[in-house]
Amino acid sequence: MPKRPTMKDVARAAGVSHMTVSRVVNGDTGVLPDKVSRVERAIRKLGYQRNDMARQLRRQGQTTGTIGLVVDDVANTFWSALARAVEDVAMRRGFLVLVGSTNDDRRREQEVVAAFCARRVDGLVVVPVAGSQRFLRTQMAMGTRVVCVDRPGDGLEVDTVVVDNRPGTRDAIAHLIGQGHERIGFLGDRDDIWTAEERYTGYLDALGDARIEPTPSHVRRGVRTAAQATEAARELMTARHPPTAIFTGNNMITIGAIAAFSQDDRPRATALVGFDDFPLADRLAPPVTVVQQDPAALGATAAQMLLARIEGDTAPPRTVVLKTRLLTRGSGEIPPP
Amino acid sequence: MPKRPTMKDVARAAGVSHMTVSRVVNGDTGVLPDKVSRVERAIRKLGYQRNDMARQLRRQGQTTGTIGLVVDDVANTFWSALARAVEDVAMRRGFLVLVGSTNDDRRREQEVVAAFCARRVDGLVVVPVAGSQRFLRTQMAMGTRVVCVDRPGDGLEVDTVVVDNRPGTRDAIAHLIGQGHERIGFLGDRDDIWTAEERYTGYLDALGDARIEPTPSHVRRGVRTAAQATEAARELMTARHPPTAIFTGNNMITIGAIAAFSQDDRPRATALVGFDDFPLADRLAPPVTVVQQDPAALGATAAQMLLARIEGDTAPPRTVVLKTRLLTRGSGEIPPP
DNA sequence: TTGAAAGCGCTAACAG
DNA sequence: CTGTTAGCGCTTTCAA
Repeated sequence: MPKRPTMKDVARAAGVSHMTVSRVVNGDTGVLPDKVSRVERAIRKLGYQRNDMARQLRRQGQTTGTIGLVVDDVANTFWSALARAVEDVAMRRGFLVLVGSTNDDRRREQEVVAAFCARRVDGLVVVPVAGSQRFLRTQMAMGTRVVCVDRPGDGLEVDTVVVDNRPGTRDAIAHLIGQGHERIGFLGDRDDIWTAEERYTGYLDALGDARIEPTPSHVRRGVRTAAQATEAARELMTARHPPTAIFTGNNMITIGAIAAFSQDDRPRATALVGFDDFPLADRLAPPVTVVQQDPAALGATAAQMLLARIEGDTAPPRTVVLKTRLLTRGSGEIPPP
Repeated sequence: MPKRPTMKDVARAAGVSHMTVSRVVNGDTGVLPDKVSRVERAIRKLGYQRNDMARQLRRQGQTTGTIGLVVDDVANTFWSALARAVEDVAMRRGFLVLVGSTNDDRRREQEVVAAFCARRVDGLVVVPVAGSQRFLRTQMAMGTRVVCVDRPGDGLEVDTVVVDNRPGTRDAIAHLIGQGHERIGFLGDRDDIWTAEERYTGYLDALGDARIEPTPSHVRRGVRTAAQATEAARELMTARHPPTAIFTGNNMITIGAIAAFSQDDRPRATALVGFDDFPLADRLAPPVTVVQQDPAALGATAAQMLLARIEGDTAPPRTVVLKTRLLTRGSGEIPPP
């Protein structure tokens, strides 16, 4: 393993002190042009590149120019769109992004956060896993800035960016009710996930508004994979009193449920509205009506808030609620039989 | 900004030397149990966490426990699946992953690589942008390991993981020809991107095998966005002598082309085969026949090779070619009129 | 304008 | 088993 040249090596090659090299490398004024060019030549010749690790060590209280992004699963389009937005905002401001997926597992979340903090990231954009984020407070107390995105952190007073899950879902369910549906199924994620709970509450809100008694057998919560969603949707639709419409609580569940629809050999009569837009939703037959949210806007907003904090913003924590939009495409406009 | 406690602070609180703290923190054997517990208590009390930046600085020649992943665009499902696989392999071995998107822009690639190397990443998994990767050689010469994935690096002798683009495409086109198609269109990415070139060559191979003269007007290369793909597909299909089948060179182009198909008011008679599988391809009408490749396998293989290098593997550079598979789903089995 | 000295937080290499 | 010393590569500070 070849040793990388240091400032000392450059200094020796250029016949100056390593301090002069430091000044040139950092673009300080007040170095004779003659020496500047000698140093620059030596840098090119040796292929010298400043060691940012060592740099940050000495420049304490300064930023390390790195932030951490902790999401559920970067492979999911929703989170990867969010990640890309965070990356773009960060890069534009000279920050690098460490990415970690948690699979909504608390242990892994703690491991990822600990590893990031050991590298002294300046801040974290976190999609909090269910459960307490108390351990994040320790890190925050030592100067790591934290912004929560998509869900608020439990027991955490920090900047937060979410969407209007509850009213968004309520409107979607109301839309179904407005078309005559009364038996509306609900497929949701694990109920300890904040967004899942909010959406379920929005579902109940809308039923309550219309004085419809909720039917427990029409509700499946804790759906974690597309396969489980397929299975759950099939169960609902083949029950004795099947719902005439189904609401699916996130993009993965929607996609899973769609598989059940096509496998079903009875004519498709069940209406479908899903939370989250997804690629090709408008190309399916029928096109899928969704509650659309903008993951890129979530990510960009969170990253901007985090960088503002890192750069000294000390205002009280804010919560930004982004709007969702009901995109009616067809699947949610199927009337009850 | 509160100061983080250091080993010295812990040492003072525990009444030992900071070396003893270091030994406890690193799980060294040979510290009296009594002192261990005193140190551990002090660590918990102060919320101490080792500064890995400082640690790596001293432990020279050792790893920094960080690798960089440089992809085209993490928001694309293909790259995000690859990223997730890299992350999983890295995390399992105690490595963190910095992620950067290049948008296939050379300048940005260089910026990202430089920033990663300044942080002294141990290695890079790179999806090389078109053009020379000469600048990577400089970094490699200083000990940064590099593995190329999806495309080989130009002028770079490094471990490489790719798929059999050319034969994969050749077989797909042969499949269309086998069903009687003779006028087959081709929609591809920028021709300076290796995979695009390989696939185009595979297309020509298959035509040559069948002694079909290529029709230049049936070929559109340099397609960079889904919208451009839609436009290009529409142009092909509305030309005077339209192709009876179209091959699309990546998932984004396939999705864009599908939009043109649905907008087309003539009955859909054009066959379609795309490179890359994508979510819901099997739910469209008709389901889309694709040349399937496994981005997670690409990422996992590349990450494993990189970590092996970091851990001392000095064997000559290898190139791994993963197999693609033609998934016949319907859209590629539409016969010519 | 330049350089020498000190030290960031940590670990390697000794000494006790 | 434990502590002391030195030094990683860099920047801060201060003197020349």
